[in-house]
Amino acid sequence: MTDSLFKALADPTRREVLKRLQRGPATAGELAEEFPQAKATLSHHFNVLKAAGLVRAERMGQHVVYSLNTSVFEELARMMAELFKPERKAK
Amino acid sequence: MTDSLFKALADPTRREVLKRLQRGPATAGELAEEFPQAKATLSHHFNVLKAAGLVRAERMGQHVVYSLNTSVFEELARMMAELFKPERKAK
DNA sequence: CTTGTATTTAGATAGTTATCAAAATATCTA
DNA sequence: TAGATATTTTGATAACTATCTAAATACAAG
Repeated sequence: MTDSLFKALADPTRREVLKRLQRGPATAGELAEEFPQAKATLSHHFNVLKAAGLVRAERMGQHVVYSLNTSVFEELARMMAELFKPERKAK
Repeated sequence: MTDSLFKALADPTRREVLKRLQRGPATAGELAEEFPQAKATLSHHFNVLKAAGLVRAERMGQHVVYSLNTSVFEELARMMAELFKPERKAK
């Protein structure tokens, strides 16, 4: 889980998708139009983001609406904190 | 720069190295002994971490001492905040 | 300057990832 | 059901990454 999160964030296109979704949900097609890559490529990125728990997908008729899964951000913050802050052990 | 940071964090071995360095600086050899990979492989990881600004290297005689570059963590926190908090212009 | 230790670099390879075009699937509307 | 639109899956490929061994470099002590 930790790994899939960091891996998902490692790609700049996926980070841009996340930033775009901050402004609200969007369909796969709408998102695809805002990026230079092919729709199939974006679909792959959506999958990675979904597997990492960063976005959720909901089908609305012919469309699939993607939105941020904000509840994961807390966990991400926790992970970052554990990576970078704990001075548990003596130095 | 953003990209090299996220890429550096995407590998679990490198995250472990960072966690190890939280307990204090260590030489390349000391670090290499704590990981199953070959020394050359670890050296590669050190380079990636160094390029991302996450660690610093200082030669001490025959040894090279690696330590966390804590000043980058602030920037990382800022980046995470920008990625995940509602739209606002760079601060 | 040679020898021993520490570390990095070079060269090679296997596994992973981003990408695209084409085919397949899902859903709506007529 | 047939046709149109939206999205995903498949199959292929090029680029990238982690990994190793072996060779090269850096330094200290004789």
